Amino acid sequence: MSLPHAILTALLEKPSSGLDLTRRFDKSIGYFWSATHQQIYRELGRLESEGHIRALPSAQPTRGQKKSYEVLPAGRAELARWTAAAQDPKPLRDALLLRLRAAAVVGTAGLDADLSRHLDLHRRQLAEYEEIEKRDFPPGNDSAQARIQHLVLRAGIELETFWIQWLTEAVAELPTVTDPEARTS
Amino acid sequence: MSLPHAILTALLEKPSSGLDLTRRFDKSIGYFWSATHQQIYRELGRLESEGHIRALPSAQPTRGQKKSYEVLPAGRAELARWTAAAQDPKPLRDALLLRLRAAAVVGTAGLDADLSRHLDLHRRQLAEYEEIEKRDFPPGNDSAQARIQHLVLRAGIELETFWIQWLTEAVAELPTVTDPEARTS
DNA sequence: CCGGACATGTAAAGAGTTACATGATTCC
DNA sequence: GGAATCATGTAACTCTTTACATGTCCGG
Repeated sequence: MSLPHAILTALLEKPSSGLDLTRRFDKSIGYFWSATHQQIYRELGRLESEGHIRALPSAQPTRGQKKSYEVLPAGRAELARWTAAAQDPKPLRDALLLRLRAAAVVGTAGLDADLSRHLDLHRRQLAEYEEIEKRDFPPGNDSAQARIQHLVLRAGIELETFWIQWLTEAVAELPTVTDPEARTS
Repeated sequence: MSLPHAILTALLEKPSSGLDLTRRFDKSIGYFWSATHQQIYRELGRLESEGHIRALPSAQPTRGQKKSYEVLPAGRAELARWTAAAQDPKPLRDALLLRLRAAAVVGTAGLDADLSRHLDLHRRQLAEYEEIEKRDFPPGNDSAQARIQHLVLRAGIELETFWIQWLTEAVAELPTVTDPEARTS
């Protein structure tokens, strides 16, 4: 139930068309809630029919024509409601940890290469976040909005930092492991 | 595409019935790949029809009767293939971060209570993990399997530690923020 | 006027969630 | 023999992903 609220947030920050939103979901909002253009168009249709957003009157409604949306008061109220409502955290779901657990049973052959690849990807992501931090959050600006947004970005930075550290450890530890295949089968 | 492999891993560790698996997915494997009993039964049916697992011959096949499964060589091979195959990490998806971003636009009213609640939940989870670590990974045991399993558990511990630290910071920072509602609307 | 980029959409399949249904066993 | 519990399963729905379809605009 988060995608509509992600879109409302994005539209409040700046009224946009479907494609604009898609591009913004490739970065920014997408760093912690990704969505494809198919999801976005469908959700825009729903939000409009519910009276949470409306198309800006300027554009024509035909296909292939750009159509921008803005948030209506009802949409803003719904977003505020959702933001304040209690929600349980979702349990962790990570395929890499699962693969490691599987590797403990069927052997680690081939896994280390992908661990190294993930390590590299996380290093790139961290570099990107740090670039953004340097650009958008120079010391001194501590408006309310900037502080919250910086807090969110720091979560991303610290999570990537964790993965880099953990994967480094994992890569160092894995190759020395003897393949259990020989013993268990 | 991870659930069948989670089940294969669990069954290799120990042949089980659907309900046994459901219980094990409430802890252990479920700490990083959760599943409900409905998903598990459906997937057991699929895995059996594909020849990856089979019901242990002992039990009768009627409804309400316990039925245990074991992994066949084809299932083990499939699991080994999947474990070694390259997979891209899934982008972060976290509703709490999204809510914070929304709060930067519509105001933080009500959010701090839920942040505190999450903080408490993560503290409990960390305590549970540390209990497991103390019980299952006493210093000295460094078999191949134990080292990999410990590595996975440490990921959980460090992730919870991160959230506790970050949420503590967030809770400390939020209440001092002025509500943007007054300015932006 | 045609090919490519831009822009909005539809269709179908896969994965996960929620609610409900049914049979067997056990305990009183 | 009735209620509670154990155990397996169905059905319907939502969310996400992948592939495809259609229309517009612009440069050559």
